[in-house]
Amino acid sequence: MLTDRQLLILQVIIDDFIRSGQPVGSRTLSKKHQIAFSSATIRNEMADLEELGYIEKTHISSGRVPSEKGYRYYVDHLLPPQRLTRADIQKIRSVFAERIYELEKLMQKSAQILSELTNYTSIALGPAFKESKLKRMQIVPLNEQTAVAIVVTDTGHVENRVVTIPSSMDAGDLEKMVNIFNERLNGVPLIDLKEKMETEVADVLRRHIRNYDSVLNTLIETLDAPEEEKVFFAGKANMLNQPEFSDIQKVRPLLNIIEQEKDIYRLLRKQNQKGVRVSIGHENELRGMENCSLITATYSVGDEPLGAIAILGPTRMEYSRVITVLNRVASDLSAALTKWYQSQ
Amino acid sequence: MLTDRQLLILQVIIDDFIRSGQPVGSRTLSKKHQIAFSSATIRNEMADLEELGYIEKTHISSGRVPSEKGYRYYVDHLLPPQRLTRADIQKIRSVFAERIYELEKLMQKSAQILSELTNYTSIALGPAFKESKLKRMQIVPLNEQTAVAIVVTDTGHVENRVVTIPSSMDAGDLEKMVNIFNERLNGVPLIDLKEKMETEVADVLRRHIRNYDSVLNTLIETLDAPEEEKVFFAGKANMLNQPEFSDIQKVRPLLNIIEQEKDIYRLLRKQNQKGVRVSIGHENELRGMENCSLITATYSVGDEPLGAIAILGPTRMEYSRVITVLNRVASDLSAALTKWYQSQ
DNA sequence: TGTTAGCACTCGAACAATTCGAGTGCTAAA
DNA sequence: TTTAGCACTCGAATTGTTCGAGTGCTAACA
Repeated sequence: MLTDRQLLILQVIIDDFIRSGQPVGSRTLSKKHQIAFSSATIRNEMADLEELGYIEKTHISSGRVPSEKGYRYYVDHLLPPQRLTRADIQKIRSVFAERIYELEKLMQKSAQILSELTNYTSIALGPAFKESKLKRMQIVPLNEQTAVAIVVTDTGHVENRVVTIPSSMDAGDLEKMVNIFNERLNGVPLIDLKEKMETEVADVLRRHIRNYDSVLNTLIETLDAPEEEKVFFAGKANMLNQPEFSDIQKVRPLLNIIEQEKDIYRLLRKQNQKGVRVSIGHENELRGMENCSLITATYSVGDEPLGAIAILGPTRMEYSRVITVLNRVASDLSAALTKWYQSQ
Repeated sequence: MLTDRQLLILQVIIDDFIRSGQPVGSRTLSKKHQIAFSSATIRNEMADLEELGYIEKTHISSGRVPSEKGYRYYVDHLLPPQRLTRADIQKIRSVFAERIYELEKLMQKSAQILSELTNYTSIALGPAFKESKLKRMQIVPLNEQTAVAIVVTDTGHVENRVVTIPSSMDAGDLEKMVNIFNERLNGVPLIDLKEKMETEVADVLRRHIRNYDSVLNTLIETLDAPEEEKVFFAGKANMLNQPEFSDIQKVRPLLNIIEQEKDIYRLLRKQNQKGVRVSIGHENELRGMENCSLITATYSVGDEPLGAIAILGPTRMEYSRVITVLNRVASDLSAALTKWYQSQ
């Protein structure tokens, strides 16, 4: 177990390193006003902290740098309290003050404010598409063979897909089919859509429409695999501001991950326990993120976490500020969404 | 006017520099098999070329590097012929071989193949939204105050927007209104939609529906300013592979432009004369692109250019190959789209 | 008159040597 | 237990040196 003095030293080392990016030496440390003992004492303590794995040297006679274990301890136990300025709070609030029309715009704006307030790269994940319920389905024929199938959810989200129509089916049939869908499937969560279509609707269709099955199958297929929901990024280029990424070789894998979007998407989608979570360095599973920390927070409507927002930065990240900002945005976002869903 | 020998030397210098990225000296040049004279002669010629502004020195005793004027001349008059390999042609063809369902996927794939074949950053702009015609309009009420307005175009593109509904209007009115729209506005180009709505439809609406005007205005407004069409990027991180951008300071403004998307969008939208266009270095208006060249090509349906595809790279770009690839992709894309539009 | 060989000169890149400062660990005294 | 002092280490910055690839210029040559 660490002594109080060791904790103090660890905290000051990490705080200083986060601020400066430079290895912290015993003399620098002893000059801090929070620290009352000599550099020699500090050296002894630092030697112990190093042996315990909380800090490291970059080379034999260098100052100390936090290890991942050190950051982990810091994040779990030593975070200095942080308050947002009035201006920050105001900025965040203004994002959510306007009337919401489109969920996607809102998520984009959330990402923007996050990267603006932190100077890191931010990511926002929209509410899982499958959570929402069917409000209306519509099929608009384009020509003899193709039509656009449109699904409107109760959240106002519109999903559409071009589908092929068998030649044996005419416009009348199509209309009948859509009517049956809308009668029977209103309010069904999209996630259950496939099942309901196969069980409840198939029978009715069979009675009214010839050749219903090939279209039905196409529809079921396309609707069951909705486009991956969108991930919204902001401040991608902020990554380049970090001195630890001043070397192109080190940014490239990172930018590749970010450009891909898919991996990040999956990573965030997994995040569904409430609250803030911090992944430091190698705790991240994705290769290329060894020098990064990812901080995620979920937002919810009522009690149910719907999606996540996140900040990606170097392991030497301003954890305290980021977590505070993230919490604030998440809770404002949750509030805005809750209000919005209630009005639906 | 340049002599034949000067042209030859200029071409060889640029070819070599594009390949190697290193300043080209007289001795290196004299060893090339295309060149039959001594390094001293070449030095004299190079001095002339430099005086004329086609090449530059990086420092007083260095080899020569093409100037923007040099690149311009090269692109206009000296491009070495370039043929695509069978494999390349095959790759391009395979992108357009599949049945097209969604325009956006197609554009995304076009961008991908471009960046894959060139190792530069590529950009694809979808057909201008306003070109297409109204196929069907639909309004789906979400609750008392809001509804989703959906517009389907003849190209299968779906545009949607959440709109507010005045409380005095009920579901029946809404339906009537939509019916009137669909009767009267079918086939109207979206660009004319606003006008037609105000002239042709307003009268009819007035006779049938109370309070039609506030909704109508909202609709007109939202539909008249459709979301900016999407720009598709691919290979953003390829920028980092270029040695001229190995310095973070030089990439940052560039990545910022790319991240913004808006400026690039405008730039490409302006491009509506047929064929390939090359902008070299300072010919680009955007700040941050001084070290870049942008090569754009338009694709068309029938005779009308609809959109553009482009490659963004360093001024030291493989112009010949890029232009060839771009031409090929543009023409295959045009063919695919033409076929597709005809089937609509 | 155009071409080329030769030569002195320039400059950047690469490398080694040097210095400087911030850091360390250890020891002995307070 | 703390701290002053000291020898030692190492990276970063600075300086000097060498090397090679380049240039421009001049004079001789075809």
